[in-house]
Amino acid sequence: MTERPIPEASVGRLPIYLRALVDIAEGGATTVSSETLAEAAGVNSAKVRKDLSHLGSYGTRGVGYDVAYLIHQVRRELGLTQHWPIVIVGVGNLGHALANYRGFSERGFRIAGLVDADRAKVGEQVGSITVRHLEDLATVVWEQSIAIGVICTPAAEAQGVADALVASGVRSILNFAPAVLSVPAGVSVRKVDLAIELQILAFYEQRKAALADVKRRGRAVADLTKV
Amino acid sequence: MTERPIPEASVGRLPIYLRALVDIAEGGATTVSSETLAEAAGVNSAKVRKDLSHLGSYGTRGVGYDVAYLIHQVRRELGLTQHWPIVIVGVGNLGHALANYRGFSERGFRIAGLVDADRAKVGEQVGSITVRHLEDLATVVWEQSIAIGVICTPAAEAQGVADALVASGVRSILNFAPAVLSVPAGVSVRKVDLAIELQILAFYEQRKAALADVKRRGRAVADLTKV
DNA sequence: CAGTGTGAACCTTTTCACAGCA
DNA sequence: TGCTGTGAAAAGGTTCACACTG
Repeated sequence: MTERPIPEASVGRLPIYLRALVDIAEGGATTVSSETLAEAAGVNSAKVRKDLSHLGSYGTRGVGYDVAYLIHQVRRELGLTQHWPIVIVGVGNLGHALANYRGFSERGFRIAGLVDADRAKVGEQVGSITVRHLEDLATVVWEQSIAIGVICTPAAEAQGVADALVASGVRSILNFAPAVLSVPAGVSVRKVDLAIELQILAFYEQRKAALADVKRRGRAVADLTKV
Repeated sequence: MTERPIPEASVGRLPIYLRALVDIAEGGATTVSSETLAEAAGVNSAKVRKDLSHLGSYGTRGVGYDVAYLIHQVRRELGLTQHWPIVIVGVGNLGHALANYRGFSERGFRIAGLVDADRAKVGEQVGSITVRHLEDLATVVWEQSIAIGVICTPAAEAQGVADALVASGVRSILNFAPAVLSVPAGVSVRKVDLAIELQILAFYEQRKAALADVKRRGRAVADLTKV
């Protein structure tokens, strides 16, 4: 009876379903079909069913899924029955914005520490948290039992901060700095790079422009398809 | 001679290579092997070679790739020979942070407009840009020839803003609001959801904790694999 | 009989491994 | 000789389509 691990792609969608389910629950529905959930999540229904089947058989044939129960199961699967304390390293523009973001607490997280290398920022109060110096990182991590770190420093400092986080015992890192981090096996890193997202959009935007251009010139359809 | 489109997965990595290449160029190297570039980008070398082969045969066997030339080719492919003007809708914490982010201008973008629904914010100066009201969106888009919009509003407002962007002629949207947008065919949307990234980390973090737990209790290896 | 759960088919992406070129 | 470029194999992910059930 070896339980197979949930595919990475499915894990990536569970949070989307969770958010959609919470919306649906707030809308008053007590039951939901894969079709409806799919629409709310922006995917197709077969995917929803397959993804949810990895959690177990929580649906009822001919009816759908019980919304409240499914929310509970997805939360449990994602480990969101607890609130995870997180530390943000780098209290610049982005760090500030994240520290003030109310969405985190609503969705399973609690800012438990703010840290910066700049002594001018140490002591500053952001929300209920006082900014501490980077050299106190290990203490903060230990005091607050922090398992997740968020890097909001410039690229040049990111690797050093990652090393410090790992040395402090943090095993999961969300990296907003535009730099590739190297960490020991067993440490998870996810990266969010705002400029990269825009660059990807630019690629497709440019291609659309090229296509429109070809259309405008009235070339053959055969040519259109190759752009 | 039908040119095939570059696979989506490859497009997603081109910006990463570009960044790595710029770093490498700043380090003084004039030539780079797929192996070295792969390390800098955090992928393996076969992937680098396959991805780059979609742009053409720009490498030299036995030597590697010319750094400057490859940078040029990747920029061209991504459409970064021009600076794209973008508009940010929603000048809250995150919108402010993005408006002040210097990385955009270095990587192919220019904040050309800031817009908010809150009249209290209209007229505020952020950098060199004055915040304008949401109802002026179409004007801003037209005046500045904007093709890319960034949504930094709360979830509830996101769909309305997306509709307004599309109506104004914007065909590419980067959405930071935790909401699924529906847009007409031909409009590209990319989504960045900060809480979702953390939730994915939480899933793996929880799994690591469970695994460590099993280890600590000294269960059989067979049991370990199923967690 | 509406809608889940799931094998099987299909498509995309990654990795391997090596021929071929500077 | 060293490293690119690329077919072919393997892995991973998506979609189809339908048997089955509440």
